[in-house]
Amino acid sequence: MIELNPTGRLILGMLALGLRTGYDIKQLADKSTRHFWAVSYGQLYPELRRLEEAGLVAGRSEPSGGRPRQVYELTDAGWAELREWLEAPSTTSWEVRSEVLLKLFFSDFAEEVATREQIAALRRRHEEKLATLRAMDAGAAEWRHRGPYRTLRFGIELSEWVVDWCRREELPAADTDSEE
Amino acid sequence: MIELNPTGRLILGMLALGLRTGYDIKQLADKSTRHFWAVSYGQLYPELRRLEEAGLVAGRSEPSGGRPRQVYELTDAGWAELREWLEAPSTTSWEVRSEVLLKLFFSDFAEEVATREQIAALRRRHEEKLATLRAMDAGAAEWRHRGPYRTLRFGIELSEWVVDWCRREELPAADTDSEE
DNA sequence: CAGGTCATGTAAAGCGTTACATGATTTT
DNA sequence: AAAATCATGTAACGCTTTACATGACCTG
Repeated sequence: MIELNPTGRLILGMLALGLRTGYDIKQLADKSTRHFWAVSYGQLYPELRRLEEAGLVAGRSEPSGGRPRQVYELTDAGWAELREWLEAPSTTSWEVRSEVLLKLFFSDFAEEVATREQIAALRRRHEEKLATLRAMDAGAAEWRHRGPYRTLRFGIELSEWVVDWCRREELPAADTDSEE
Repeated sequence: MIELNPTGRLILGMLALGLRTGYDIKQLADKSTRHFWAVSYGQLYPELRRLEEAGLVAGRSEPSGGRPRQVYELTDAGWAELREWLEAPSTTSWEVRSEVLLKLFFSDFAEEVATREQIAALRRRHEEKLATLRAMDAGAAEWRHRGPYRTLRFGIELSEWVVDWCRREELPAADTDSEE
């Protein structure tokens, strides 16, 4: 029994979805889980070997032409481990990290225009993200798995919310004398 | 000119808000910025000294009784650095990290009940968070600074959105034959 | 006088990104 | 023939958390 780290669990899940190589996992992760869980090669390849040592995945060499390639699949122990993780209560909540919010927190010390521009830039980035996600949504009808679709919908709806919030904040501050 | 890291900038901002010791900064950060930018002592104290070496903050010993204490304040260079950062365009976007979403992504391989429970737990954690944030909101009328209030509102509204999303996802999946 | 708060700090480990390096195959 | 893609990997660095350590002061 080894202690699995988050990236290790992501790998198990990806293999369950039918992906076979480190490269494949990275490709899909960059399109999908990146929005709530990123991976890099520097983590991926060493972790695949750790998982193999632990007997959770089995790899074999399957070169495509003269190009070396390692394909992996879950072992029974790997499936069990994945399921156990998926069904265990999550201890860690949901974490947001945002430099823009930090700047907003300290915005009393900046020009108002500059702060408004920070928020506008955040909105624009989320509008771009929304466009990407919606493009994926259009092709999602034929997806075999429901999980990825649910997180995609989450991403879309959250981004919409963020864009709305930015729009509201970009308005000049309304006088608050009708309040209270 | 040293390269500032995020924690260093958080410290500059906190000193601008009038906080004086590492301990004070940690206390406030744990109540406020924690939701989008956390700090730990392991980063805080070494970074305060780095900032002092760089001439951005000035510290002096001011023991309270026999208890040693270092109080810091921003230098002119520190104020300039803070302002420059606040007004520079943010490169990094906003990042969400969520183990629950990762589990949802792979939820095709778990019992439906287990997944529903993950979401319910996420909702409960956010309901608790909401209660805390709303308690702060109640006392916010007398706050001197507007920035912290804006991020507090952000936190409240986002948490409300997350709770709503969880509620919707907790409902049994509706038949989708009216769609398309 | 016990427990909590004020206050500062360090060492080690964990996690992750970045940058670099390599080379074959496929597409244009 | 060049550019893009497939494919694998490592080393160094940076950030953050965790765990530990210490001790004075204040409150009930």
